[in-house]
Amino acid sequence: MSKTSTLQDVARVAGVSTATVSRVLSHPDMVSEATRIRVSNAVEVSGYRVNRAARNLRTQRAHSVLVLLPDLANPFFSAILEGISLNLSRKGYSMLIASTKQVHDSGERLIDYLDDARADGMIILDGGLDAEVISSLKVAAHSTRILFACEWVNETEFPSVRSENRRGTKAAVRYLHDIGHRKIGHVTGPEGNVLMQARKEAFVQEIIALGLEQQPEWLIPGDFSLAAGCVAAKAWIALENRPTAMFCVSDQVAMGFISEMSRRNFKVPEDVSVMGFDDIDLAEQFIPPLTSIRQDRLLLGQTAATMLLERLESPDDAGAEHMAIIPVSLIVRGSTAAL
Amino acid sequence: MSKTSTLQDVARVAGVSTATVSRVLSHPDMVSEATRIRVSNAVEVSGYRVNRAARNLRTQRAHSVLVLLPDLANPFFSAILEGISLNLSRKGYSMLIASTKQVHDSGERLIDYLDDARADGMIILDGGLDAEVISSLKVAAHSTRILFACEWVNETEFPSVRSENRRGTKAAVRYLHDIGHRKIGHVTGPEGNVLMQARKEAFVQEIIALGLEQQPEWLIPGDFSLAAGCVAAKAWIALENRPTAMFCVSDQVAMGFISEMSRRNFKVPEDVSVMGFDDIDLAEQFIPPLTSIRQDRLLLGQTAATMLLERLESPDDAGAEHMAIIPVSLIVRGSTAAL
DNA sequence: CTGAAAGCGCTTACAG
DNA sequence: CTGAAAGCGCTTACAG
Repeated sequence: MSKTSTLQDVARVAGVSTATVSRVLSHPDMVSEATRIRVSNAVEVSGYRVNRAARNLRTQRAHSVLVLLPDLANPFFSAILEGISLNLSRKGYSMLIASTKQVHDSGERLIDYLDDARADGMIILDGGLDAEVISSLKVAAHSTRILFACEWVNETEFPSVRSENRRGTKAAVRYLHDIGHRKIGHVTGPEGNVLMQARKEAFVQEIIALGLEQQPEWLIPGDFSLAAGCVAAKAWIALENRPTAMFCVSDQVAMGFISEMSRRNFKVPEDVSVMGFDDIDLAEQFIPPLTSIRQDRLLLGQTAATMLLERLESPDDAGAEHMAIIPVSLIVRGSTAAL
Repeated sequence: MSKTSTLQDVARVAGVSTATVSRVLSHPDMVSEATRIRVSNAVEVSGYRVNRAARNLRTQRAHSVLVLLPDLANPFFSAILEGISLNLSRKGYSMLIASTKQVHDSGERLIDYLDDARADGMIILDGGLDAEVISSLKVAAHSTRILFACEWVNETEFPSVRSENRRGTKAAVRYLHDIGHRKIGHVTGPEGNVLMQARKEAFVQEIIALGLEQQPEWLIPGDFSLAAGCVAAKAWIALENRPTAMFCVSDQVAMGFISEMSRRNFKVPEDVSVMGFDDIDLAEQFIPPLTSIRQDRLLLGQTAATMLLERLESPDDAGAEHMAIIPVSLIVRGSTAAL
């Protein structure tokens, strides 16, 4: 028991060649039933486990996928990871995790994960990679091995999976309009982020489409953090002409916003309706419960994994999906009220 | 550029044997300076990257560690993962992630990660594993390859890293006592969980040590979820003789508790002081900001990674640390008030 | 200090 | 249907 048995050991026990044992394990239909049974028993009694390093070397596949996060400590990603992991493990793949920050700080290069055969492909959840890093990923040999999920990179050909950011944003604005709001503001995300960009554009388009009042100072700059929400709340308070409803680029921002409002003795939704985007777990439990646009993060993760594996397994399939869009839905709760 | 170059290629360019190239990469001091420089240049120009599968097969090491979570979607673990990943990558190890639920559902066996050479060791963040799984992990060959972090398993010899659960709990009770509370309740965690057990015991001990009133119904059963906090709040409301302060087993529970109180028009901390445990990111932004016991999750993760690698690299070192305890600290915020 | 050679444990054409 | 043999790309005693 001190050492795992090898194919050799199993072959000896079963009285066949290692080739046959390997076939029983990987291509059972190539083997006669009698042999299959005998070998299976031998595998059983010897407690044989395939050695992945050997298989990987021989097959030239790592049987694992790297997931790159901007920041491991961000809880937004956990459900996405769950979805990715689920569909990877169904196909016998392992999930490696790294964060952009750490890869960068350690002086590693992202592309090394592919080049040194640690991973067959990667799912990138960070749209904010350096142009330099992006271009290193563009090398032809890698183009089918990389997929962006949730975020993406403009002006590149990488396939991606994302939520309906625009439709969700427009649904948010329309909902606020429908319940009577005519002065609607927006706390935006970090400058240059593709999500913030998509949502901001869709926001402005819908405001125009509905013929609502526009004020430059109603677009309050922020990022995706709680702190940004607090700062935005102070900005709202300082306004002469205040919006009656604020659409925040994320739930975290909305929570920060509401939190600061409460500290300053303003009431949500009485003094201002506030809504977020994402519908993170805590949104429902927040005080007041947060109206939000729900992203199906589990499905997004599952879709990303499945798409990447399909591309890895048939790299030449020109018909492979290049983009998947995951539906979002409006979740109405207590942080917004009719005017 | 279509194919990564191998040691062979580099050796040809540098005019040396593959053995020498390998030495320059792994044991540079075994090689003359002239050769080292020549080989390094060859490595450079050929863009050589070591093939991990080959190295792993040859060295009989996976150079990766599996981190097992109870549930990928639980944000509590993200900072711990960050710490683990940080110290693993510093030593050239990759981090694999799996969740107990998925491993179980997929019919995989946890031990396979070790047996099939996918990982050299594992860090387990789930103290609630089946007895059957635990015993499969106890096989002598694996005892130095497994480490529990955050949670642990009673009556086993596995090394572990954990926070000061008892000291933190006692500090919480003492603080509530110091600001004037004499009737203190506790929302406990899931039955059988080691953390909930440790905290509950310490809670009762400190209540006794301070000579405070004890009522069985002031120990309100829960788990670690928001929902449990809501249920506990209803239980508190239903009490004839209500505690003036509640110590909750986690921040999530405390937030659920406060959330439900607010819905029922009770005020925190005016009607009851509430505190949590963990000090998750959101604690500070909650309304009211949550008094809590801070766990240093980053340090906990880093310590876990470092301890495991030490044990992996010197399996016979009887003097290796078997347990590490990470300090906690009391963070006072607005959800508790003097009586 | 350096090289020739063996071998880690698999998988897969190839031949029978 | 099955086996002998080559080889994936490394590392490391061993010999010089």
